[in-house]
Amino acid sequence: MAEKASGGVQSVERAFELLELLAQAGGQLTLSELSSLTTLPLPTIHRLLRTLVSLGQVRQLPNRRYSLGPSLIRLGEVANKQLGTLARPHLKDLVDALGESANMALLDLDMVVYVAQVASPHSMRMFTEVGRRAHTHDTGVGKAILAQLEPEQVRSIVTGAGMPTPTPKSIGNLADLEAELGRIRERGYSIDEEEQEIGVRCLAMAVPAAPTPMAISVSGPVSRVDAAFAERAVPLLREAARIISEELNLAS
Amino acid sequence: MAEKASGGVQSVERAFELLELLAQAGGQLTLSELSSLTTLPLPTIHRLLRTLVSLGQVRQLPNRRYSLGPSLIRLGEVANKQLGTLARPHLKDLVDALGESANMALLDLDMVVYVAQVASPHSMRMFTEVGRRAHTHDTGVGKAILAQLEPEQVRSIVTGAGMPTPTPKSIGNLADLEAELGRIRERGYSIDEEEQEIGVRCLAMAVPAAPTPMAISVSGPVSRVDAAFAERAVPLLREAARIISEELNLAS
DNA sequence: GAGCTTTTTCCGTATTATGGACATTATTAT
DNA sequence: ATAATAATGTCCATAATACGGAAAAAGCTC
Repeated sequence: MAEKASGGVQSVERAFELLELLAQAGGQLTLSELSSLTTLPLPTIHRLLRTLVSLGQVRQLPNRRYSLGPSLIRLGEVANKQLGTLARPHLKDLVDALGESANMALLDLDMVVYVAQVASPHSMRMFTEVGRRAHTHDTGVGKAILAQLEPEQVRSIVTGAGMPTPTPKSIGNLADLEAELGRIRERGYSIDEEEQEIGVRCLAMAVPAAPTPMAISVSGPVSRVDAAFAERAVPLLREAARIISEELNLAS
Repeated sequence: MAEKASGGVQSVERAFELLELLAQAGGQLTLSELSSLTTLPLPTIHRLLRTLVSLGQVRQLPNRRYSLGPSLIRLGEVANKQLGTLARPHLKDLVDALGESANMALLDLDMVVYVAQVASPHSMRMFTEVGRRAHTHDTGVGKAILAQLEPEQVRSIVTGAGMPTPTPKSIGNLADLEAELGRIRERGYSIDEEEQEIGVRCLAMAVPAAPTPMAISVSGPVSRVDAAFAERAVPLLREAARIISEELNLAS
C-alpha cells in the first residue's frame, strides 16, 4: 500500500479522496470513471463507495452513477458556521483598527456567500447579511477570489451566474473582467468601486491557501473608504488574511 | 469490534460518526467530550481525528478542541447542488400537474435555504432564487420542517433567527407558532397564508426520513392557490415528497 | 511545584481491508 | 433476439493495517 506515508488511517484518506473526486467532477461519476482518476483498485473503490452510500455521504443513482449524498450538506453547513466563528475575531480586529465593516465570503459554486460580518460602529455603515449570496464579478470578495483562479474557471463561473450590472460602474463583460483581474493580481487586492452599490467602496483580499476559495473585505461609503483609508487598510487586510490562512492550515 | 455488522469499512464509519458528533455539538468538542459520546477508545478517536485534521475535514484549535474543518464546506456545496438536481424532475412534475411554481428548501442551521425551483408557466408567478435564505416561521417549507422537529429544537431555531413579521398575517411569537405547528402535524402539510408576502399562498410538505430536514412546496397567488387547488395539490405533494425520500434513501 | 486530568504515543497482535480472480449485470453490436 | 463486450459487484486467502491497553507527555488547577 504505497501511499502509507501520511501516518493517518488509510481507508479514511481513501474515502475522502473519492469524495473529493466526486466534488471536483461537479456531479456524478461511474465506478469506471472514478477508477480512471485514482490508482485505487476497483474492488477497493467499490467497497469504500458502498460504505459511503450506507452512511448517506454518497448516493448511487439508478443509472449506477455515484454522486455526493445529502448527509454532507449538514456537515458543510456546520463547517461553514465554524469558518464564520474562526473569522469573526479577525474581522473585529479590522473593524477596531479601521472603523468600517469587515466581511468574509467564500465561493459557492458560481456565486459568493457571506459567512461572517462584523459591522462598523458608524451609524451609516455597510451591512451584509450572513448567508447572502452575491455575484463574483461585481463584489470585492468575488473579484479577489476570481483573481486566484485559472481563466477557464473564471469563464465558467461568470458564464454560469451571468453578469448583471446593478450600477453604471459594474463590469458587464468578460474581457473587462479579465483585465480587471489582471490589475487585481498586480495590486494584490481587489476594489469594488461602486460596482455593487452606488456610494459604496470595498477593498478585499483572498485568503491564501484556503481549502475552499475565500476572501475578506472592508467596506463603507466612498467618502470614508478613500485612498488614505486604503493605505491603512491594505496591510491590515493582508495580515488578517495571512492569519486566517495560518489558522485554517494548522496541523496540516 | 462489536459494531462490525454493517459490512462497510469500519474506519470510514467511525470517522463519519465523529464528524456527525461534531456537527451535532454545533461547534467544538474536546477529545474527552467526544469520548463520552461514543464507545470508541481514546487512542482510536485520536487516530481518526488526526487523520481528519490532516485532510482538512476537522480542525484542532489552539485550545485543543476539535471542530469541523473548511474542506467540508465545498463537499456540502456540491452535495447541495446534487440535491437540487435530484429534486428538479419531481418539482417539474408538480408544476406540470398544477401549474404553479414548485420549490425545495432545506434547513440550514436556523433558516431555510432554497435549493431548487421550477417556476410556473404563468406570467404572474412565484419566483424564488436558488440559494436564497428565509426564516422558518413565516414560510411554508420552514413551518413544514419545524413541524417535524422536537419542541426544544423549534425554540432554539426561531429564537436564534428571530421572528420578523413581513406581513400582518405573519406569526410573531412562539406560542402562536407552536399552535400552528400542531395544526400542521394534524393536517399533514403546512400553509403559508400570506405570511411571507401578501397575495401569495404556499402549500408545503416535509420530505420524510431525509438525512437533513427538507421540504417541498407549491406556491402562487391566493386567487389561484385556493381550496380546490389544495385538494388537487396535497396528494401530489405527498407523492413527490415520498418519491424524493425514496431516492434519497436508496441503498441505505 | 505538586498532583491531577487530559491528550498523545507506543507497539504487539488481532482483525480488518486488501485486491486479484471471477461472477453477475448492463450495454452495445449484429 | 442473441451474442459479445464492457462495466459492476462479490469472493476469500492473506498481507498489513488499525486496533486499544498501557504508559508517557502535556496541560491545568491549586
